[in-house]
Amino acid sequence: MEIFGRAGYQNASFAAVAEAVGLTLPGLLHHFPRKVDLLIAVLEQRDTDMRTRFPVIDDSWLGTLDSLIQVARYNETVPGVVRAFSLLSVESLTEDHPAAAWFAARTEETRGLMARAFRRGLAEGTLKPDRDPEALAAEVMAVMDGLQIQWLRAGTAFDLSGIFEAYARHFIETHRA
Amino acid sequence: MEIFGRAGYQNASFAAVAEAVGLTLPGLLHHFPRKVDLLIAVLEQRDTDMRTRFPVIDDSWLGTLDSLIQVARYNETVPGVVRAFSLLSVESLTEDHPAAAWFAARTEETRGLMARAFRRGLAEGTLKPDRDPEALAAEVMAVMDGLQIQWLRAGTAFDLSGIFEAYARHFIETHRA
DNA sequence: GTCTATAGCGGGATAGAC
DNA sequence: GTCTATCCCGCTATAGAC
Repeated sequence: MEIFGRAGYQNASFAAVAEAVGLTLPGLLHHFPRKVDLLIAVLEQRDTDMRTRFPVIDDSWLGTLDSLIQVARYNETVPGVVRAFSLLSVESLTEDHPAAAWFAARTEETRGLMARAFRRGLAEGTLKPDRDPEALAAEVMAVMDGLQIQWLRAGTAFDLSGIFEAYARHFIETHRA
Repeated sequence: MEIFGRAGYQNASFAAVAEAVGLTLPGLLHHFPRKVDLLIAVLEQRDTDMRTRFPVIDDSWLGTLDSLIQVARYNETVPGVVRAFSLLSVESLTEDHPAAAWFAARTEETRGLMARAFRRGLAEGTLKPDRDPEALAAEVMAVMDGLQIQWLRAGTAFDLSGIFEAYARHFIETHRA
């Protein structure tokens, strides 16, 4: 995670990872036969970790936004992980990237869950019916991803969770029915 | 631009660029002594192009948002360019990336201009004083960047300009004093 | 201004000993 | 399960002819 966070996947040296964990390159290759196997393992690791830390217990749109605020706060404490995921996520847009399908599915799933929460809000009458639920989900995800990138670039001076929370509160205020 | 858009910078082969323009590698190196010189040239090219296409004629925050809607519409017509810039922008977060300073300065400048427009709105009384101008600027940029990434991943099914426009209109409605 | 030829490096992966 | 030694590849860049 640390190495991928510094260099991305393609530019990261597998040998550097081996050295970082106190192994030689063939030593690490014993556990991960190919470099791409390590990539997949890293992605799954973070995924499992996040699902454990932030299980979906509340599928209301208000609860979802509240969870995202918590996620933003947590992410501020693990810049290396955020860096790795932002890097890998965008890098997966390159041709024939081994994690392209993984990120496509992951994005789709997250957007789908959020859109469902917004649709439920519409059905329950808690959400104003002036915007498309899918578009709202895409917007919220975009804000989170985009702010993270700016935060990674600007450093600690950038108040990631503060800005996201202000956005989320305004979102709730102005979309609540 | 096309090659960088497919592979990013580090993973792109300079020789592939040479072949794409009908030259051998040393032939291209005659015009761009090092690979990084080509990168800088590509960045400057796009920058000049955008400044020509969308000159800052109106520094009101309403005019700025309107310009951004136009930018989103234009970007939809040049996916390869958007891909290249999204890729290079995030790739520049890696350690010792040659374009790190360029993107940092560029981001800073854009956010500064937008923040200034919002501050002017506050002074003129056209913008509600409930949010920090810098945070609003960061938010708008995040939406644009984040939506572009989702659009690049999802393909033509994703209505980039439509979603951004809906966001911008809601933004105007709910922030106008 | 473009080429052929080549240097020189670092990358991922394999063979096989221990 | 970890190592040394090695292979082979693709990459950027240089040298020097034309």
